[in-house]
Amino acid sequence: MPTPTSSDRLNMLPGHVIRRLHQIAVGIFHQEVQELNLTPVQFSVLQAVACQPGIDQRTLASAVALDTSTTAGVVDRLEARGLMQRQASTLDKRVRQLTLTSDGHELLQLAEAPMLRAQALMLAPLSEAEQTQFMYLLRRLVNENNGLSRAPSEALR
Amino acid sequence: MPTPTSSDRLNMLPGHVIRRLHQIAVGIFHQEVQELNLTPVQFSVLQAVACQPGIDQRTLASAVALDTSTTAGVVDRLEARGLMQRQASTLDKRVRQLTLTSDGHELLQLAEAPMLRAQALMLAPLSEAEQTQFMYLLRRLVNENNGLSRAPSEALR
DNA sequence: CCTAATTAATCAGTACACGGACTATTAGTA
DNA sequence: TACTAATAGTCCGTGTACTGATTAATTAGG
Repeated sequence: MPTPTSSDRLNMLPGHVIRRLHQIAVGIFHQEVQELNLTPVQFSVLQAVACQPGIDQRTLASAVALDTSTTAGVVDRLEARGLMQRQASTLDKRVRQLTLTSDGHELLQLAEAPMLRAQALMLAPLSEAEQTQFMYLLRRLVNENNGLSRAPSEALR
Repeated sequence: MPTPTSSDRLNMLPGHVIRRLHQIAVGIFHQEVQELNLTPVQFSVLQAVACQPGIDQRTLASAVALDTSTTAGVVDRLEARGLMQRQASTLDKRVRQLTLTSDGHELLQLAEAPMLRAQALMLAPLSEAEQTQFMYLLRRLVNENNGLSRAPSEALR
């Protein structure tokens, strides 16, 4: 019986394996969506703003489960690329309302198909029944541990 | 029937939910290990070097599944804190061999218990049978998608 | 109505996480 | 033995991801 290597030991730890899977998920996303030059988080933000035009950054942050400062950075980059706009709200001068430009809408639409391919690839090693089971357990872990995250997601009203 | 919110839509995507779980895992780790001022990745690196003293950075990188440049940064910080040492190999002057200092060994030992508590907390929402099932599916996804990661882990000899 | 608490956003600082370029060294080959 | 290919490590640039502090605007309490 061989002695366990450091890798063996790390593979017993949920945290380590979860980090690995996240890493892989990002890699697959980039592989499928690369020509559009979009990251997974940028896609999520575009999607969320498309769903709720005029959304403020704080609400956006909790919708995609990001810190507000991280969100600011993501929005900066999307705005610099002309995919998104910040407009000062007239009702509350603290708030900057977000909308997609036509370029943003177009890119989001182009990204849809490769993004879905990436999602399918991530789970491809499992049978259909296993995929369902995995997603069920995954969602339960996220929902029931939500409060322990440093950027908890709030259910949107 | 209510229209799906952007959150609902994101929660259907494996990549998004995996990112959330990773986020939560890091949060729980910090919560349990905070007084030792160690990140999950720093713990993994300490652990791996403790298992294989004299390991070079390249082998270390693949053991913990990190990019070599990321590994360099992590080692920099651990070295600066006096937990770890780089020594130029006499056989191959390109190689820097890594070992833990006594402080490093001590901290690693202190981290063991809170780290295990963190791992248990992450899976706590699931029953024991479900935890086993989840870890099984998780490991299969990681192993069978390993090549698609941007920092694939190699089995150590 | 004015002060105090709250809130939206930003900024600085730290730490992963990657690709790509570069240097120094080693190993393989003609 | 020169020349070339491969390798270990570093550095630069970009992009998450968080904490904690700060600023400006709004709301709530007295």
